[in-house]
Amino acid sequence: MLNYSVSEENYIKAIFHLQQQDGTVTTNELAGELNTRPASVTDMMKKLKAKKLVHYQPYRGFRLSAEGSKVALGIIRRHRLWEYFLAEKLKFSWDEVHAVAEELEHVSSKKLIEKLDEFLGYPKADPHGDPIPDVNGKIEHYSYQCLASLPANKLVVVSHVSNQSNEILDLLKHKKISIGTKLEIKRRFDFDDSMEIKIGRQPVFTISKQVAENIFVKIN
Amino acid sequence: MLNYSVSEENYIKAIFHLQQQDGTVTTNELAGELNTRPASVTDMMKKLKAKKLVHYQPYRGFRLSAEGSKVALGIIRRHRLWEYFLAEKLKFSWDEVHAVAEELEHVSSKKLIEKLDEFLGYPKADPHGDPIPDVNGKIEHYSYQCLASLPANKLVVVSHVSNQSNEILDLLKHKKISIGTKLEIKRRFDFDDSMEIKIGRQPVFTISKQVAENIFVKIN
DNA sequence: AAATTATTTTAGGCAAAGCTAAAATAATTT
DNA sequence: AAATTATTTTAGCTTTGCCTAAAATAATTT
Ligand SMILES: [Mn+2]
Ligand SMILES: [Mn+2]
Ligand SMILES: [Mn+2]
Ligand SMILES: [Mn+2]
Repeated sequence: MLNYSVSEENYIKAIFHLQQQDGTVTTNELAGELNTRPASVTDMMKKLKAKKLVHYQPYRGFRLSAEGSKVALGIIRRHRLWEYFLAEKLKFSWDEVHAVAEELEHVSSKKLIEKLDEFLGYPKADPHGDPIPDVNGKIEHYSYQCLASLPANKLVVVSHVSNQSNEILDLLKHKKISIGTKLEIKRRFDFDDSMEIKIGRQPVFTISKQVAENIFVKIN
Repeated sequence: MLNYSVSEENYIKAIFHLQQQDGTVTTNELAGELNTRPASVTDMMKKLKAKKLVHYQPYRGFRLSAEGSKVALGIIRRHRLWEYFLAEKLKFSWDEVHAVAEELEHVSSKKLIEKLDEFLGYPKADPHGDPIPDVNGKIEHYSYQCLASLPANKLVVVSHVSNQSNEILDLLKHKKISIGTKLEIKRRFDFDDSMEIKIGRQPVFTISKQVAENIFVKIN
């Protein structure tokens, strides 16, 4: 497998994430995502097309080729393994891991990543609950349910948080909710869709609709 | 403290190492060290001079400024901490750590390095026995003695190996010599300056002059 | 002290990755 | 169906870091 520049890798990864939603990605979308200019995106798409990493016809948008997806999954694997390392071993807080992993993901030693994976005990998910692709780029897609969509009297395990901002981290930290936390939905209020939640034997507390919409859970 | 490009950092670090011996570094020396062309070195020296990281007068060679040395020690700190991590935690062999650390050293998060240092237990030396600068760039200079220069009947501890090639690693691994190994010099032969060495209760074995010249030890 | 050789610098270019402004194309209104 | 607006691409320029070949300077021989 060839080696790609930091810039190429950042583009490839961004396309991968954007096309999860939309299927096909537009020039403006990608420029927005990467804080760059549409003209720069067009330049890079020509290059990635020449390298057969994207399918691209002028004005028609683009998506990763099979090869491009494989490359993307490699980058995502590195990113998430480093995030796990930073959180688990170096005790970085949840919102700090991403920026550093954004740099570490580009260190291109196959052996490094395999040894790191082994050292970490082959973790399945990063600190945000996102699954870590295996050596072959295979990724497990769990079907999580959004906490906001569940009725009262359910016992669930927090598995993923879709918003990764400082602000939600701050709130979740305060409420002592993190990946793996077991929650019990005690009540739902139709007025504002807020819910009352219990963790273990601790007193019940309330979370808003906005929070519940960002928490994804496995039902126990 | 400002941020420097990967290229700038590689130049700064190379100058630091070269000037340890010579005091002042020449264009050709640095080009040789970095596998680049003299013309490229001149270009970079102009830039580093403009940034006040080197003292440089055309045709007169160059050396790091105080600020340049501080930057260099920061890079060396990162490099050696990563080498320690790779060897100690990921079980990389001695000759593999350098290449990977050469990339990792450029990841520029202050917090990452301080947390890593803490996680590793504030190691004093990298796997090759080279001292790791502290947060302030302070580096301990031990006065090691070259094994080749010592008489018979000395008990010593291997502290540094000056040659970091695959070949010497292979030999030392086979002879079970590594940093921290306690050696006893049993005999020296004037004919070829080879020496007979004992490790613990294992049988005596011989090392050549060339090997002994690359091993540096503390006398016990 | 010249002449020769070695080293270093300058001049001029190239590729990667970004930018702005203008042109081309597509999508949406009227 | 035009006209207008939005999106995308092209053209042309910039910076960084590298290169080769030629010119300048320094060091060494003769
Ligand atoms: Mn990145
Ligand atoms: Mn993540
Ligand atoms: Mn390096
Ligand atoms: Mn080392």
